[in-house]
Amino acid sequence: MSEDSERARFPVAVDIVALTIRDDALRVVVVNRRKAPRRLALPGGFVFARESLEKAADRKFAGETGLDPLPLRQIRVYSKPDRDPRERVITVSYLGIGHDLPDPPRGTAAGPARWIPASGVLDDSVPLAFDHRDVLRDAIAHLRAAVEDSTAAMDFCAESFTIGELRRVYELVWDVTLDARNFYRKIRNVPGFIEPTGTFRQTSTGRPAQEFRRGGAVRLETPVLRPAS
Amino acid sequence: MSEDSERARFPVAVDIVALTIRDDALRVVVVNRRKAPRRLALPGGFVFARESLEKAADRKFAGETGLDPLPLRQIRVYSKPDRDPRERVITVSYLGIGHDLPDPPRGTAAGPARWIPASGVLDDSVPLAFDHRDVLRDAIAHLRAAVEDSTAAMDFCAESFTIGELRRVYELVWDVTLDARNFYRKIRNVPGFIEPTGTFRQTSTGRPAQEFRRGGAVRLETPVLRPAS
DNA sequence: GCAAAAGTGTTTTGGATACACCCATGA
DNA sequence: TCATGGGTGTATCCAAAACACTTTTGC
Repeated sequence: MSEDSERARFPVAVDIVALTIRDDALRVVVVNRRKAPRRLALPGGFVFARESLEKAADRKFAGETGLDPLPLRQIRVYSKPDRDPRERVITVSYLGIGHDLPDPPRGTAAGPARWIPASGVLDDSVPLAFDHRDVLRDAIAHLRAAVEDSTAAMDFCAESFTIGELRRVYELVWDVTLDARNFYRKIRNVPGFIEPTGTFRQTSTGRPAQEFRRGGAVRLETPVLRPAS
Repeated sequence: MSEDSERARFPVAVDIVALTIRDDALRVVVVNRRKAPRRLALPGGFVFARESLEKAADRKFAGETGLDPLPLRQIRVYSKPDRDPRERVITVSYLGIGHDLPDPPRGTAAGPARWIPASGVLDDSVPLAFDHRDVLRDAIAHLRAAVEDSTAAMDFCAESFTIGELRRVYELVWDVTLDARNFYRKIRNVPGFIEPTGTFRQTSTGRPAQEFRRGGAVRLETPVLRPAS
């Protein structure tokens, strides 16, 4: 039997889990599908013949949300033959993280995109199309592990941020409360994680906070450990 | 523009990184390709129209190595348009782990399969076809992280094993040496990781070792931490 | 007896935790 | 003055690391 004899070709799609923190909540961008199933869905769509999956993800994210491009990282593949009832589709999910991203402009291809709390999707109070709830769940599980030993949490922050802001990121991603004082020291002692800008900023009330920017590290020598509980 | 207008279809393939420990080395199974490029390669091949990727991976692994089926877990997607010079292929990699797997039988479809040390591939002294060195590297990176907080290391062990054998798995996967005495206590204190069978076994010289089997845990509450160094 | 692996006991150390306390600001 | 978040000091706890030591086997 030739290597090619039973080879099949499949439509390949990308789904984008774009996360941000707005109004003190972890939010995901969703679009209103105008075709059946007429539900909220993650942005995504089919890959063109001559583009990479990353390109397709960038294109779909821009086209369906109207937002500026976001660095995307691959999460996993969904390939169950019946996951899209209309036709077999193989989908690769991508995760993007941004700092306090703005409301998507109206009038884009898939209808207005919106930032909705991730918690509402995870607890099923806001149903999404297809298996997009699972896709979001897997992406967030990936994120929860990633912030332990990478600088991913800072992707939620502005270029310049305070340690209190960074702490809030960890609290929202892990859904825990952290001791502010111990977090402060812990973070400052992770080699290469953050470096002070030398400036200070008034966050709300209280003493002005020192501002920091990303350090050189990408991988954290000393992981930031999520509480056991 | 319709959603379907530029939709393309792609050949989708699976590559299998099957690992075992033999002769005190971490080894990966490779096959001799009989078509160009005539190199050693990971087992793998194209997905059929009506089978899942997992099924395709099982089929290819069995067909090309002649070995018994192995539980496979998905690692990642390789989709660079030029990664196969002949044609664009989207490949999903799978990782399988087995205990001291036997030499593959001869005369299978892709020529004899062999277990070769993973180190030789990683340091480029044994070149593989396509980007299979990267695929192996990524799978091993995944494994190194996985053994920290999952029971994946025990997949390299027989149903019944000694703590010394399990320690050797960690040493080979991480390429470190561990203190046997501290490892012993550490492992015995991870809740649900292992449980004693009540039997003893003579491993080589020295005092007979207690035998253990898998405990109920899948996820380790207390991770087994890789040394910093 | 000797080497080698299994298993136990004990000390030290470094990081996580808990929390008292001071600092600097807005209201 | 008070509330609030920023930041420091410090005692406690616990697990990892280091290592001395005993046990049980093969040679």
